[in-house]
Amino acid sequence: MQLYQTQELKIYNSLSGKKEVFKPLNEGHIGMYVCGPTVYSNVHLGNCRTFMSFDMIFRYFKHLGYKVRYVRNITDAGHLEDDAEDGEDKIAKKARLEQLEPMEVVQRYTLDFHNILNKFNFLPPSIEPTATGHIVEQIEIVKAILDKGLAYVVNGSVYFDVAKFSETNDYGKLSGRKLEDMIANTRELTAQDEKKSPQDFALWKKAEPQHIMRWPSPWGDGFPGWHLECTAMSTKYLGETFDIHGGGMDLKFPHHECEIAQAEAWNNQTPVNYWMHANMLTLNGRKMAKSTGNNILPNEIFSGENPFLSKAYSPSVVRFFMMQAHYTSILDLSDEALLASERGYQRLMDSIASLEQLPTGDSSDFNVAAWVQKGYDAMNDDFNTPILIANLFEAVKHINLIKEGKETISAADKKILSQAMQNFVFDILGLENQNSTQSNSDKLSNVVGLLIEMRNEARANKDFATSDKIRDQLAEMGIQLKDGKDGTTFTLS
RNA sequence: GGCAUUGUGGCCGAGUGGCUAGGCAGAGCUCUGCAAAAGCUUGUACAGCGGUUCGAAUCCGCUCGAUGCCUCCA
Repeated sequence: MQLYQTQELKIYNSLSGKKEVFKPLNEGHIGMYVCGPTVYSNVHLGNCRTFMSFDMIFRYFKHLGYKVRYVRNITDAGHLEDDAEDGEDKIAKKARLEQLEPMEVVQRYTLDFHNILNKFNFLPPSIEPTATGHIVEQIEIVKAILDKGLAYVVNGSVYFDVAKFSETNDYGKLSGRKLEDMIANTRELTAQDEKKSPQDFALWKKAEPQHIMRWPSPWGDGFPGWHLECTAMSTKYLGETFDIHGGGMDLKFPHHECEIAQAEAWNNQTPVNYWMHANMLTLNGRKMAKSTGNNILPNEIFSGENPFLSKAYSPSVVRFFMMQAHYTSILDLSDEALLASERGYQRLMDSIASLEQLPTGDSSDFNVAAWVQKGYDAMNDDFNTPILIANLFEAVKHINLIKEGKETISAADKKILSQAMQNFVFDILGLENQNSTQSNSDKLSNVVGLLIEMRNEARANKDFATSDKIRDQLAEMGIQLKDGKDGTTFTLS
């Protein structure tokens, strides 16, 4: 008996705009695809929030007993910087600027991405495919769509014919846009355009001679269009129709809309049952974006080296902060909000730490079974982690009362409570009970600094019994004091 | 300009047609040598204006504001 058989999960489906009861295509199995990062610069905190939301979702599915194939791609082919005639590949541009091979850039930022995600305690996806590893598959899709007459070749590039597609399919159903409105509101294009219509999008782009990233194709040397890789990789690993496709809200249009169009044109069936969009992390009320410079890098938050922050925050505190907001809500990052989260996180962790030594009694003043189900109810309601956390604090209150002898808990309930805390806090939310090593070593320096000061005061008062006691006992603990001309320092042995 | 989302107490952030989360901060009390921690008590918030309703912060309309997308973007 798996948990998913008793817990009814509802998911907000962007396609219908409603919460729907989740039913996978194959019972007990879930196929989930999430659009990953373009690896041309360091992953920023906003990127992390989206991936963290899906990490939490992945964790909950696994906890419920589902077998999940979670595919999250790495976009390493690069895409057009702008629509101008000298359109240059993002990755190629960065490579030129840094005098690196494009694949060197890809490698550097892929490593950075993985490194940061590890610090945040992410579970690795089942498959992490790259766009450049699936050029052949993408070319095959372009061919198939051309054969159906839903794309056209112009000067070595292939474009998807949105108008033609709209005759038989609903282009715009995900983002709530109407093609006629889009045509009516088309911006003036300054550059000459090969496309029949501004709504059309590239399936394959011709590579100019100076373009470094290029592959041979039936239409000449070029590179795949931005939207195509996800269709190629999701179909290859999850099938023509699969359960869940996720990504950031900003990808809803045009990226995901185009993915739907391509896949429907290619396979005559809708590719995804549940579309999920994680909302943006803002900084000072504005979207974090690499392009505008309004962003914080994860390492800046771990070190506190950012003008917006008063101090360093551990990855787990940041994770807790993010989990306190629902994944579909915009979340604004501020130092004040992080401080509040840090205090709350610490209270939660202190309570969990005291759980082991909690005295047990004959009965429980606290309905543990009902409390556990409330936690599941929160998660089952479209992964409502803020409600789950509120419920966790309900338990914190009881744990503290039991600790003070004002309430009792039975041994059996204590075991259930302990296991549920483990499940909710560590397995599902993905938090870790660790103060950052940085802040611990800071605390240690402060503590030893205080002792050094006291010892100096004692020495000044010729109270050598005290001063020697401080020195010798610290030495026993492996902390060696060193008196020098400029004061006392210490080393750890 | 178009499409979408959104507007909750000092701050962050849930939620529901009537029983009004949670965290942080604040106030009072208990405990304590003093603190801290912990516990208890406390805050009648839902942008504005209309409408529907016995009743709306929750539904509808309008106004104002914010954000995202419409060009690469998590």
